[in-house]
Amino acid sequence: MQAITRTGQLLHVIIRVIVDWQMHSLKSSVSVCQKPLYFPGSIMTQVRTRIAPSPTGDPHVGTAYIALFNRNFAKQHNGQFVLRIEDTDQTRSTAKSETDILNALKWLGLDWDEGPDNGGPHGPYRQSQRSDIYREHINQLLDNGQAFHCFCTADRLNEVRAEQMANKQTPGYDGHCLSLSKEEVKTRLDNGESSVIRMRVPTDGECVFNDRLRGEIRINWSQIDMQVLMKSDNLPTYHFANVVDDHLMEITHVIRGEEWINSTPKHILLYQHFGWDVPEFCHMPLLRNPDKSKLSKRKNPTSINYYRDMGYVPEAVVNYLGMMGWTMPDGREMFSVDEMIDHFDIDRVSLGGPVFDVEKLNWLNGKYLRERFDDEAFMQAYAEWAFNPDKLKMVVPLIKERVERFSDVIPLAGFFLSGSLPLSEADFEHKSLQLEDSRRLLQFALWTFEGLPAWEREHISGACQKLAGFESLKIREALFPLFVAVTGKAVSVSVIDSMTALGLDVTRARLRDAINVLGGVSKKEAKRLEKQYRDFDSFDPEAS
RNA sequence: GUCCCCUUCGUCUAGAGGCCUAGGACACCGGGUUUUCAUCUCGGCAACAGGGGUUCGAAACCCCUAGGGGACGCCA
Repeated sequence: MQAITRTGQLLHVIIRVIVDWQMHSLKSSVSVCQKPLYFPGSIMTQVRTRIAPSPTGDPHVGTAYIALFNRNFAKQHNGQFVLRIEDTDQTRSTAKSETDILNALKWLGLDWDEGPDNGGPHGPYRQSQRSDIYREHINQLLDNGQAFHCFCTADRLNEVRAEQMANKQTPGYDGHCLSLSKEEVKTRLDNGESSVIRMRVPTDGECVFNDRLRGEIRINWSQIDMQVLMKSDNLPTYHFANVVDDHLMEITHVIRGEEWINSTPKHILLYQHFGWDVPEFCHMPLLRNPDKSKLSKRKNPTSINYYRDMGYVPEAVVNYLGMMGWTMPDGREMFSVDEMIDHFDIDRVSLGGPVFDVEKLNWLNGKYLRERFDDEAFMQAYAEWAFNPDKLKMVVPLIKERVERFSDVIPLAGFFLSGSLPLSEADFEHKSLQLEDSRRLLQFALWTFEGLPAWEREHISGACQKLAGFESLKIREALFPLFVAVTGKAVSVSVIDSMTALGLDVTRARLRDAINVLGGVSKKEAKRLEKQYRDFDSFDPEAS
């Protein structure tokens, strides 16, 4: 009886296999029709990928993450990996940020074949230097009516949006300037009236495109806004510059964060307007905070420099990023970038948003230190980290006046070489400040520091003065919790100079640690504090 | 609010219809090694979001629901 059942089962299996096989070949023949123009590994087309960071802040681990996968994919197909600076936001882009990002990626070993520093045949690789190119291309779209001038004011647009939101409609441009005659546009332009250029978007139907990782994605054109392509400062927006540059730089595969899925139809439309081939899209999952929201510096250290300053080694950091959404086929967890490239398969990326888990990174970093560094290498790496001249230059003036022997240095300045400090509530006991006061001071300090225009001594000092003034405390009292949180002691070298030397990321991490030691801030309390903080924000220390 | 994406241990993940009584790693707990601790090592805890379908057979394919996330800027 059993034998019969088993034979039946076997028969089913065989039939199923044949049917599946036929289905499979059918499927692949269908998918060829919708397949993008570029076949990975094909001799015909050279694979080219890019990372396109915006130099508006600290080098973000998310940038490194996306860079890693782009670079892997290109290298694996003997293609090229390009770095392009997207600095079209003139108000936020800075040269320092650009340098920092380039250095951070290099530190991780993620170098590029073409970029602003090493050049290449498709330069310049900085969008701020490509204005003529965008001008030329936008004129094409204006000429054939696929783009139009818009003179609407920000106030009017805000009103329209508010109304649409209230009516539960998808907010978007209402087409107000679409009906302007050529003559009228010309007159207003000649009068020097401020304007932008928007793209025309179909009013109905849907945009169907293929994402390599997710398959077919359909988005109604009614969901797509008449995106601004050229701003009133005559610089392009991301959407426009990105498409023009990707085409001119012959990018074949656009591997980027999931946050771009909804704007992909705009990009595809632009490719079509220009009559260009559309690259293949791969939308990677977003790195997450422990609460699953998109990784943000408010909740988690996101700067690559933070990880460097905390004494992580680049091999471990990049290895860790490689295991976000991806695994080696054999399950190995420790691997170099080159090993990853050898076994890389972008189709094995898993799509759930990976939580950036510092604990596991710590374990991996420790494993590297133990297994990949012999005593000699460890000694050298540690010395380079701890006695980094740039860092030391800031620390020595602080401690020199206060030591009598070299043996005094570590007890006094050891906190410069530490990660988090071993603190307890007792460390925050103070004759006039309650623990609750300290907690509030630390939280306000944290928020103020985050809003500083730059991490420089005078700004930090100003913020502390303001904090003391707002709380009607002597500066000495207001700084007390900061001393404990940052240096580990109530009495130490200048805490303002110390924070300046430690950098915002490490300072932020210490303030957060201290707040947690003091019981943390509950959601309810955070709301209350935020309210108070608004008063603080508008507080003028000069006036009082 | 509208649209889009996603969903396997607390976390990172393996999984391509039968190799699944769901595997590995971090974290956690316990044993061994170690003068302590750490390392190392052995073991343990722990998951297919829910409901329908398709199938001889579903973690896997389809549908619905729920939950999470993202996007909706003259930011990128």
